[in-house]
Amino acid sequence: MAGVNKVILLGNLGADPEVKYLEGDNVVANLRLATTESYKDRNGNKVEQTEWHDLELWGGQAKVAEQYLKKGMQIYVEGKIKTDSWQDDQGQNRKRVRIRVLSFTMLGGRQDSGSAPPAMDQGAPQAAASKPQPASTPAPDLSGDDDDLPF
Amino acid sequence: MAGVNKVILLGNLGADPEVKYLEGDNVVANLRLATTESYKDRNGNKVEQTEWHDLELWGGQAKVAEQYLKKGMQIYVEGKIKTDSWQDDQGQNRKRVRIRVLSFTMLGGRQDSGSAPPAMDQGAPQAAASKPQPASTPAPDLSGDDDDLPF
Amino acid sequence: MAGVNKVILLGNLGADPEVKYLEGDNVVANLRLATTESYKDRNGNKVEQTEWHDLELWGGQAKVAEQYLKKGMQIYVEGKIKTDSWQDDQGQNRKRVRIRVLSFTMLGGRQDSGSAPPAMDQGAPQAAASKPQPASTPAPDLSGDDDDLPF
Amino acid sequence: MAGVNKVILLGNLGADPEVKYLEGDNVVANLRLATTESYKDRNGNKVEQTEWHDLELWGGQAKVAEQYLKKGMQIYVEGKIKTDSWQDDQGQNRKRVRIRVLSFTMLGGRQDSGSAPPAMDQGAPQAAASKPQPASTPAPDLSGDDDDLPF
DNA sequence: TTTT
DNA sequence: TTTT
Repeated sequence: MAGVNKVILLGNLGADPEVKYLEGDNVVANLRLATTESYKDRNGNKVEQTEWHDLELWGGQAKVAEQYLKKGMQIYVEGKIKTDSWQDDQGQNRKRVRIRVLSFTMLGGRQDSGSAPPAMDQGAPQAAASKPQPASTPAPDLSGDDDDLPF
Repeated sequence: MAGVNKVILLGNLGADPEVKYLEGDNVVANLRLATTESYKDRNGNKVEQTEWHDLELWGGQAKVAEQYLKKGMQIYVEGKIKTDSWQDDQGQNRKRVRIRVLSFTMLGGRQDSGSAPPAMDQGAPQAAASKPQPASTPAPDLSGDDDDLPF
Repeated sequence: MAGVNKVILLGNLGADPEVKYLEGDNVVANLRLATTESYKDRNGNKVEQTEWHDLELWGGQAKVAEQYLKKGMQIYVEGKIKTDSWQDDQGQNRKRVRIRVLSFTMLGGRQDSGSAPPAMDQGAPQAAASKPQPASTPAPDLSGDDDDLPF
Repeated sequence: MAGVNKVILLGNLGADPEVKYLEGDNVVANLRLATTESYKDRNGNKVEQTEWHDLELWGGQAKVAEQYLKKGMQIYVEGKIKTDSWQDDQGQNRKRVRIRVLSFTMLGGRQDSGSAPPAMDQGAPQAAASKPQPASTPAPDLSGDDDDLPF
């Protein structure tokens, strides 16, 4: 009943988005996001530790990602953990964990640009999942087909 | 631009919800929520500290709150900080901070009940703001008028 | 640089904690946590979806978990995503995702009890990772060995 | 008991930090942070809404803020809501809400620079409250006096 | 004004 | 008072 499954990430993209257009007008984008933390070990040496996350975006969000996100960019992400399970060739149970992105925001102003798309000023920097909540994570002009999400 | 303003609270209600039905079929519920933390001070004495939060819910959520939430209950809340500003009688600038609730969940199973409403088992315990995101914070059978929110 | 990797979960334990005492006075507890969301599909039928999470707690937290957490209990958890990678027998790259718990709180008052430990009233319900931040996630009387965490 | 009071903000600083050195070697920094959301109203017009937050940082964090944060910078913040209450001259109850910052991160790479301090690459961009949790929100070389916080 |  |  009534659980909470929430992930908040802030990091840098390890590659450009991989976007697939599926049957039924669906779109999915996959991203690799690195979150790095650094701390001092007991000897006072600085240690960096990077965690890589597999992100999955659907519908209109996937399209925004395809259009604006690039390798190296810093983004803020909210989503939830999703585990896919299957059996591999040897009949072994396998699973794979992904972050299903519910909203994301590009950070840092002009860290990439060059050809800063005017469309970005019209809402693209912040994208929210289907049926945007008017007052919280408003989405741009996206008429995503998110209702068709196969989750 | 593209900011994040997110609040996560888990605590107990200090009173029953106060609900107002407004013109235009709008409903608002106000809640008082206590979040308590306890720690040991430098003398090893346990100290409890309670913070009181003013919560505000609109539309279908307000109705769910009115129906199910009671003084003493423990709830989990997601929302955002909202500040109202005005001038008082002396022309002084005043402001008041509220948490605009975007979703909440009742916790702890049967901590109140007595007449545990069957509806509760059918989705009421978790309520989300207007236009529920299908895969994240699904709302019950609420046809809220959240589009009319005057925020 | 300077990333964020944060997980917030609220759900029920699928089993009692599995606790291992390691060399060097270290303790680790593993938990299975279910977060369930329910929504209506496009036909209006209610669908429930449960995600299972592997939680990992270390040191004093593991001990608190061992002592107080039981199958079925509802808990709130904050932590971060951690991926372990290794090669399996066939030389295949494998990985496994866990949630490294940084703090947790037991919910719901007396939903289990039976032999409600008096100690629970003295701080155990809320446990934080090593070196508790005095004002935020205060831990009980735990002198955990968290400094020895092999992360 | 055992509550959660958590705030996550991502926005831009409206001014340079205001830092005060107090007796007993304490330091406090106050920041004004703007979080902006934009959405389309029912007529399809884009609306921007900015919320201003009063942030409060103590000890080593305040010093990091003083040294590195500047008006206009984009930062990510975690903290908690704190309300101060008092009586004003007319004997009226007044209160003021602040965000007590527990950790923050500077965003966006080189949005200020000019004299990008080398120290920034050595840990300053991410600062955590007293007694840093080794694996989660590691702090720089700060030996803050956070134990003396009057919270 | 809640809860433990 | 920030940012886009």
